[in-house]
Amino acid sequence: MPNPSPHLAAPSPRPDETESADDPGDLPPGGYERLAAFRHALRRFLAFSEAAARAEGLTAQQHQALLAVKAAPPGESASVGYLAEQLLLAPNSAAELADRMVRVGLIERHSAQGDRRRVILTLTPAAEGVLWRLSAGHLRELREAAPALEALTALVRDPAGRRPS
Amino acid sequence: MPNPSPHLAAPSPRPDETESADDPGDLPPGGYERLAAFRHALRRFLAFSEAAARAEGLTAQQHQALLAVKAAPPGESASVGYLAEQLLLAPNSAAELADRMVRVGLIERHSAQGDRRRVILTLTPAAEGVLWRLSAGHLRELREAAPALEALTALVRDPAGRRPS
DNA sequence: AGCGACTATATCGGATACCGATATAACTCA
DNA sequence: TGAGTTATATCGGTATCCGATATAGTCGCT
Repeated sequence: MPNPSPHLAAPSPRPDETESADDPGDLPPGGYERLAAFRHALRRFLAFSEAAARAEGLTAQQHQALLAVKAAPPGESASVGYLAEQLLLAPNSAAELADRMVRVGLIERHSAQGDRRRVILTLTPAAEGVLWRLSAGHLRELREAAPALEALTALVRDPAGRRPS
Repeated sequence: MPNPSPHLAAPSPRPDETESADDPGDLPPGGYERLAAFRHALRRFLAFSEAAARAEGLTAQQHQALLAVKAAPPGESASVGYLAEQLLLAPNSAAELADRMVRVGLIERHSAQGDRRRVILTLTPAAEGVLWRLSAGHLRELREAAPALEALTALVRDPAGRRPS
């Protein structure tokens, strides 16, 4: 939100416009705490990932990009547009990201045969090694952290679960 | 302040089945694809969350901050430092975040009685309403998306699961 | 073939939010 | 009381995002 003046709803309780009333009462018990715990776990995982990437000299986005390019389905080779889709970025942002990654030697651009507008991205050998190490580390970490994450997703989904005390 | 250096370098080359070498080859089959799918699902959830926050006139971080402050355990009232811990931010970044949120009327600062260095953050009535709506929407979304997330975490954790093709 | 509409990527300017370094205020304890 | 510590705030710099716009290449229609 670029404008520093959000349309904050008045504290006056608006009877439901949509299906959700402004009535603070029918959130499941501990709903806030569960959501907060879930988001905290997510942030912890993302912080682990970011730290691991930085330890290899990459940003988090560069790591994600390598992974997306590497895991592109065989039918669809990884173009800039594909990268944008996978990373949920605007196409121009994906182009900039690709640019920075080419600059540090992580990927190469190849114009696609058959459609020279498209630019196919491939990992350099260095990137292959980095991505392999990061992936191994992430699988290791997830093998440890996944149970907690699963428990939290289950807890956050279940409206009748016990309080997290 | 991301996590202190994780055990990134291979800790102990076990001749057993735990991989740890820099040798590309012993990632479980489909490892890259599973990690990519997992991260993509994560990004989709985060994108949902960001869109929901923006629809209420907040940034994603502001939403997270409201949630963290609201869900602070009763014993420990939400200070700027607490916010930094929960959001995994540097303390100065948390102070800046709090600043922006005060500026748009989402939170209020109160210096703690007993220790006037600490600044306790509380939600404004407007923020309570916004957070309630966002939380209801997130619980709704998670009730739908959680199974997929759980399946992906399980898949990413299990070294013997079948390929996702 | 020619031309306009469309698609894929790139460039530019501006904005946001982070961090490190540093400053200020308040507390602790000898 | 004064040194050292803790909690928050300020400042400057930077990274990366987006919107608008520019440039190429492709498709389709007559």
